[in-house]
Amino acid sequence: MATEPRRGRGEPQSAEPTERVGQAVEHVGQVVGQAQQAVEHAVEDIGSYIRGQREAAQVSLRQLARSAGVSNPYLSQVERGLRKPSAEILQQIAKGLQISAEALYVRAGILEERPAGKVTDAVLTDPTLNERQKRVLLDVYESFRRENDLAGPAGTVSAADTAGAAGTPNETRK
Amino acid sequence: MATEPRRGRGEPQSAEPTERVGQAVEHVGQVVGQAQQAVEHAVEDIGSYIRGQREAAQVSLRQLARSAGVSNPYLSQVERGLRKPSAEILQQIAKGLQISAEALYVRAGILEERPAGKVTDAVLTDPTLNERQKRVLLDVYESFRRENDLAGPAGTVSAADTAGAAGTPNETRK
DNA sequence: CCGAGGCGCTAGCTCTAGCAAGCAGAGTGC
DNA sequence: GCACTCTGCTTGCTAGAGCTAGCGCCTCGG
Repeated sequence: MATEPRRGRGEPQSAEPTERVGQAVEHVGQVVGQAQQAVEHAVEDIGSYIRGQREAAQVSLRQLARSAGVSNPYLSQVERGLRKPSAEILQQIAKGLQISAEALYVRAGILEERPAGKVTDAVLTDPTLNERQKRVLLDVYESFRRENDLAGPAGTVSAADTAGAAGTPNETRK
Repeated sequence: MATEPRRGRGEPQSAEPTERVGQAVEHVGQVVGQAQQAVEHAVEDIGSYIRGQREAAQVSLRQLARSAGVSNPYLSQVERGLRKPSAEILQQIAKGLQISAEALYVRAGILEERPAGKVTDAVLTDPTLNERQKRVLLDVYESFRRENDLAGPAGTVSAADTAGAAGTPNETRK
């Protein structure tokens, strides 16, 4: 058992013989690899990101695995893009890294990035609204923003604002 | 094969023999069941919610499965709480239902729900809105929430939802 | 009656996420 | 030298997510 060379760190050594054969395979691999690349790219993102955050925090893989409550081999596989973690695992890793889970979700493609930010985000996750109401609210919000884009800077709006304020509140209370 | 009674609708019948044996098992089951209940409760939420939304949209399970791009047996299992869907599947179901994925994530426990005040805060601090617009938005938001309080739980909302949608957009566009 | 199409569900299968057990290598202290 | 601790990784396994094939039931039209 002890005499059997385990491939734990044998990877750089075995890479040399692979390169000799690899030149023939490489031609075929390029065709297949291109299709796969697009898929793997997103997965690599989250793994690289996690490793980056871990290294920035100067935490070993085992330490993070422990504090996150996931197995260290699995975390290693996730970081190297060999596995695709579920949202639950991402949540745990985020907890271990002391970062927001949302940041990991975005990179994993689970969540869309929200350029609009807080208002949209708050409305979409509000449990007291139904779906139609959310859509209506966000439509109103967006139309207001468009209105402000046309009106220009806030200085110009204040005049129109005063006139509007006289009319709209009454209308609302009817 | 054709003579073999399939348990497609045999479930209510097989429930009777289970009750005879169930009395002895039930005592042990209570101890175990309590711990499990908290876990299953969250899972039931997402399934019931999806079914609720589907029924509100008056769409059959198969139709939703097709438009969501998931298998209909699996969607059935998800709705009945027998399976726990991944974020990717939830995303697809949300697309099929034409609702936000965030709403499903929140109910599945993937995303944290925002406290009610968060929408109010977000609107008030939004730099792209003027004061009049903020007030209007918050008025609409509050009226939606009052509407939902009167209507009761989300399952009942569909009737009130239809009526609300007819009234509110017109009012906004004046 | 039949067949066709729809409904929601059962059963069995495949694949992979996530784990435990263990490896080799590096560093430290005796 | 040894033993110990740490590191990141390999290997093999199991549970369950998600699928396909097909069931029984219902409605409709010929």
